[in-house]
Amino acid sequence: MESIQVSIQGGRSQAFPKGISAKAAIEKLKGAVPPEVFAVKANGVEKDLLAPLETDAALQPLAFDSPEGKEIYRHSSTHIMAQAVKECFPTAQLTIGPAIEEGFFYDFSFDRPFTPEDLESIEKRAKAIIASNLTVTRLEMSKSEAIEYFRQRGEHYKVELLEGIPDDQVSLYQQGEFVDLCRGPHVPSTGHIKAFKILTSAGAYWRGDERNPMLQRLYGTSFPSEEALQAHLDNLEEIKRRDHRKLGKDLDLFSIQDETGPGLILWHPKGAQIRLLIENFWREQHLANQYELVYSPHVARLDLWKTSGHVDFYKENMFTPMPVESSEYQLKPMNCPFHIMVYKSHLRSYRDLPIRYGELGTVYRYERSGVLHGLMRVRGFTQDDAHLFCRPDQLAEEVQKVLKFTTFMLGTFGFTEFKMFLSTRPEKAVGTLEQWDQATLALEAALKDGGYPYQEDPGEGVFYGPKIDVKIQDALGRSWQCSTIQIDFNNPQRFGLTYVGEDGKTHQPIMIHRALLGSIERFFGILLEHYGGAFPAWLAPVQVLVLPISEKHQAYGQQVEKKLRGEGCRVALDLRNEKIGLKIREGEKAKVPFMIVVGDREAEAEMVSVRQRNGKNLGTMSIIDVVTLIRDDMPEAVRKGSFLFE
RNA sequence: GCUGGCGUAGCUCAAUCGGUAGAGCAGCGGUUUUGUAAACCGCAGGUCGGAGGUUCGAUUCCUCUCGCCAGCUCCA
Repeated sequence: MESIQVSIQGGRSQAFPKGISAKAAIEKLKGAVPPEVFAVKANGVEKDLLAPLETDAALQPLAFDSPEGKEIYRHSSTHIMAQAVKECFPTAQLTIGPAIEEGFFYDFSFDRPFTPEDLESIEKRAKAIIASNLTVTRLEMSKSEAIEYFRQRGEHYKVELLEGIPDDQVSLYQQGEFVDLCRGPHVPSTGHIKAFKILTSAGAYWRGDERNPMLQRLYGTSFPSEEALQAHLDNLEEIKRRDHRKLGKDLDLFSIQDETGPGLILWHPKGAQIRLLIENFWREQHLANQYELVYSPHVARLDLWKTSGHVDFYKENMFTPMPVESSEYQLKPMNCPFHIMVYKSHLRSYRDLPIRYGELGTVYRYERSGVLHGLMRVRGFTQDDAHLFCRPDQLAEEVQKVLKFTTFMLGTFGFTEFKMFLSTRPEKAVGTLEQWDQATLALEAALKDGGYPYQEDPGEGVFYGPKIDVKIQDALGRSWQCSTIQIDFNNPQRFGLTYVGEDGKTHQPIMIHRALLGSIERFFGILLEHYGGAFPAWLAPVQVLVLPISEKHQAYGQQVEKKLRGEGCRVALDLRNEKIGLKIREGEKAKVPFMIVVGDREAEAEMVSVRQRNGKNLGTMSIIDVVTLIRDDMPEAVRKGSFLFE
């Protein structure tokens, strides 16, 4: 019999008869398969434990702790859910059911939405399937056999899927009576799923296309232990608690009201104070880094948007134009044309470049009603926008500076984990291939020179040029896209932008669109959730709350308040006739970083007692000590006022 | 935009199987003069999201509409 060489994770290899299962090989090599292992990678390819090995193989056992293992685990879980649904509701048809980031879903074609009671019975059934520890077996058959098989079972979506598969041979997985078309691999038996939960149901379109029938999607998740599942559920609760819409209301930061219109934000005084601090810091930094700040109007002639191409390429996101006298005006969806017009306002020399125009520019975009979401997705928002006009030889350096600026800005706000994405030429694109190559290379060079790890997103660029997107990770590990750096060779051409070169001839500048925070609204929402409303002192709308113990101490409290205010602190004074316990409770709920209690002892010594947010008593100190306390809490760049990072 | 759920006082939530609604907190008035997460008493507060319909009578049932939530799709 032919033999093959098999090893585990770089260990010594041993000869086995060809066709031995991965499981048997591991048992021979290591004595037993560890209980947490449910699949393997053989020469980098994921396989079932029982898969026969046909060639020499380096095995890597897979458990839940690896990304591949997690996916297999969740994928097997969704099969169990599908089996439970078929058993509870035999008329439901199977469609697709993949693993996702935190769990899995399965879409069913069913004549009505699943109710919460349905979910309960499905979950119960799924748990019974797990308890009975059904063996999961792989079946292979020809495509035509499989089509016939599913047609007989009335699984029309599976038939449609099969018809789209190019291979002649397909695999199916069976557990008990349940069979599903699936590439695999899977756990060897249903009992490997230790903790299983169905979370929600929702509608979803077949193949994600809104013209297709609506399916019923069930979301669920699974973990190797009840504790891990509970931790995940706790995390979901925490996310709910930190929801910026809830915190925004609780802390009285902003509101969105029916009468005003959906997707339009009203910034209340405290929210506005935080926004002002963000904006002030932003402006300071931009001036320090040789940006020039401009302002532009909120509407412009429709013709401007025709020139820019927005009428052709962006119409579905624009508000309807309004007639004004004999022409039409358009509420602005972008800031770029205005900055371009500033550039165009006079002749430019190669010596003037790069030119960097920055603006906190408010734009209005028509978003379909179903996509609006608190501050994260709105119809009117302020971009921290800038447009850089540069020569081709300056492109890479400018991009790199922007990248540095980005990580510096986001870092100051407390975000230190970044993921960068390089998006390349989409199918629908303007510009020559040379231009795309040159620009993409410049972006790549900037990423590499800066030592930023990145992923490529092929075909995800904007129609006018490639881009780099930066995603940040918040305190709960979720990622958010804020920054974007886009190269544009379309607009300089459309608007006929030029500069006079060293050679005396006219040349076309390259334009970079960039936003560091993305939109102030979204960034504010992310910050709010990141800190759970407990902003660091430099951003807190009220930094210190002065709490006199009784009426007797009001005068001293007022003195303390005045002095702190004089030192530039944002301070509030609670003169209400209430007990100190209540005032502290309310200060805590408002998440004020420092509270000062003043009574007889403090008034006499001309000192203050300081209590930090969340109860830590910092003891008695002088008023100036409090000022230092707040100042020490600020990031270096904020304390310095301006910060040149070059 | 689509599917499903929801909309009751400033906030969080009850109740009415069709007979015009109630609590806590917040607010206001008073008592209390207070030492690190809720003192006590009282008062006031609602066209039950909006429009139309059915009915003797609608917050409740029906239709439409606006908005919110989850998801799909899209995105700063």
